[in-house]
Amino acid sequence: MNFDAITIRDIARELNLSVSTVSKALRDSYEISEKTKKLVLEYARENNYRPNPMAQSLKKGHSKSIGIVVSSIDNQFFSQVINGIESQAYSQGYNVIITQSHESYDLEVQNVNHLTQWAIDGLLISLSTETNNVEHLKKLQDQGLHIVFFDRISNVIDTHKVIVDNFKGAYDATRHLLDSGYRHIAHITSSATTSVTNERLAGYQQALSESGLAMDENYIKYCQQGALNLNEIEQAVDELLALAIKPDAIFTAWDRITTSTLSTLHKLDVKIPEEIALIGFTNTLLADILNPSLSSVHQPAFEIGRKATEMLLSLINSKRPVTEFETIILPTELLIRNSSVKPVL
Amino acid sequence: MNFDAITIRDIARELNLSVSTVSKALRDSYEISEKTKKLVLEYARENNYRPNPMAQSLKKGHSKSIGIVVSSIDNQFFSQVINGIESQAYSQGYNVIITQSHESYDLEVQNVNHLTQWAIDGLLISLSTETNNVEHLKKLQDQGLHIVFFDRISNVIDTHKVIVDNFKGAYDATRHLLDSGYRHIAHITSSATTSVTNERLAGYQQALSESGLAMDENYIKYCQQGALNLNEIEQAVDELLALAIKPDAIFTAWDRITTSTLSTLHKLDVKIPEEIALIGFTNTLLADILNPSLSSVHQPAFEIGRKATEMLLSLINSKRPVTEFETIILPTELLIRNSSVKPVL
DNA sequence: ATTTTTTACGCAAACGTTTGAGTGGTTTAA
DNA sequence: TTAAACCACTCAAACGTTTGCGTAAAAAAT
Repeated sequence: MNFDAITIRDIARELNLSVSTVSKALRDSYEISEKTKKLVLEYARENNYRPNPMAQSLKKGHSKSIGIVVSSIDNQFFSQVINGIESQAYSQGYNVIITQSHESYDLEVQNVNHLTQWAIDGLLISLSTETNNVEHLKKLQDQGLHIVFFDRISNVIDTHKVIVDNFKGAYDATRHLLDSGYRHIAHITSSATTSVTNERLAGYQQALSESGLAMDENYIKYCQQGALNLNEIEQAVDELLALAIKPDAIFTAWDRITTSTLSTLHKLDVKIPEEIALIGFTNTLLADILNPSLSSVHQPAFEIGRKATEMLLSLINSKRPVTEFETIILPTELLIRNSSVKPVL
Repeated sequence: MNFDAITIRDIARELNLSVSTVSKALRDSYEISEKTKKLVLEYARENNYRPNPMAQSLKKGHSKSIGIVVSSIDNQFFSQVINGIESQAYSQGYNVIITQSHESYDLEVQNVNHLTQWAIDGLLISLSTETNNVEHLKKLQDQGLHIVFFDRISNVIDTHKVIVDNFKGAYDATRHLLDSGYRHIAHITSSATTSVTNERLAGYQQALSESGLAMDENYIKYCQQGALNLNEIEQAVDELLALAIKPDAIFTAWDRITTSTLSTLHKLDVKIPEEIALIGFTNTLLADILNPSLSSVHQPAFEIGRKATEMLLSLINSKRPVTEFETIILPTELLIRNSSVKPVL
């Protein structure tokens, strides 16, 4: 309930005005005299009147709030993105509703439905790994919902998108490993249905082939559940270690996969980087103090969130239907630490 | 906007019934015949009618949603708590709205106000470090808002609370350091206005005095902004290292302070645990793979969230006003890793 | 002095629900 | 056979706003 019980009706009664006069005074309508406006405003302030957002949304059909769907807030990348979203949204008077899909398609659908019912004015979403069908979003977009994708985007939906240069990020990381003398570079990534996975895979592949190395499918592990399931990562690492020619380096494509791989290597007592080097996408603030310090491809997460929100709000506030959409590609940053530097012999 | 445009009115028109009949049929009222109910339900399902939550909330005065205020979701402890909250809330048909105070009193007040305007049925809150006045919450409670505190609680508000045994957690950690032979144990904590700080401080102190050691205020550093400000931690560590008798161990009281301290010690090239041992409260999943692996006091974060939500929902669903409140104290877990084991000479 | 315009406000419908009170028609009891 | 009971449904007000339209009174124009 709204506990600050005073309504526009109370004000009207108290001031001997009609409800509509009060409403219009509050909204600074030209129909109302300055004197009355002053009177109403003052009374409202003194009794700290707050308009009921439910009633307003119901009436106006929009809510000044935007919905967010991410796989998990328990992930530095996404929580940083969310901070970027919040900063931009709040500055324009919008509030945000955060939901988690936990990498589940069903939960994603459920969250999106829930959000639209709560009359969000726009949606910011990074798809779950499980999602390979975006009909639920397409339908909503057709009905007029503004959507902006970030991170894990869909190619079949035409709208604004904010991503990083996944190809280059992956290329740089792989290049770095190659330049450091590693030759058997494995790749642990997530579901092949995800945009991010493919772009990073391509960057990895390009770096390899530029060095005249063929890509070996045995060296690539797809962990469908990605962040969720540690067992999956453990199995992937086990399989890699069981290969005839063990990899001498691993490039991991996702935040959670990177740290989980490090964990797993620890458990197996694999020396890093002596036995196996490691570099991966991650935004963890702890990269410097991991053992060993973790080389990483870092994404400008806050900026992603900020930018995506800026674009979403521009869609929402646009007078005329927008048909020209833009995909913003932000640069990643290669942060070389100890986990990928070949030990001096 | 609600994009699934069909309303109860549409159903009524289509089925030649009155709006109220449809509404009652949907809510399975005894006033409606089975035949009509079936008819309505079927039509509603086929055209996937979803009630407009705004309208429902407006009418019923409650929203089936609960608000959360934490300092930052970018903190494993809180994101784990939130997962616990979600699991319990969803299972009972409630949804959650997450907000961050970023350790700011003003933001906390703003978030709480915002949430209540959105007709939340209850509030789950962990106070910001800056907060030393809970009038804003007291007032809301008096007006009928159900509040459950967790983690950082207020003693002046009488309601359900869920915390861990902070005293024992701190005591255990300090005891462990003492048992390991450390004698000059420093303590880095947050604002002294916070419940958690004082309880942990007391545990630390108790362990020291049981070992016949006096507490030395020089060894205790209060970082007002706690998690927020890395500089503050760096300064605290600098000051500790500048003491005539340098500490040989540090016990850190908060999640973010713990990892920040480790970071700082790294930067200063302090060997852990050789020069200084470290143990602290933290729920990071990366404790095992930090350098060195980080001894920690671990909190059952998921369970805290689950339990707090359970209590909040019981308040919300209680027929009669509740006057007997309970404080649940969950145990912490001491996880000893390498950062606190005295190296064998 | 009359008409026109402007000003400042009120009325009432609408947003999508819920719910108590009312109402014909059928069944049951006397 | 009539009154009482019940059934299945409709009416209309309400939740707190917003907004197009209507309208007295005052001001301006003729």
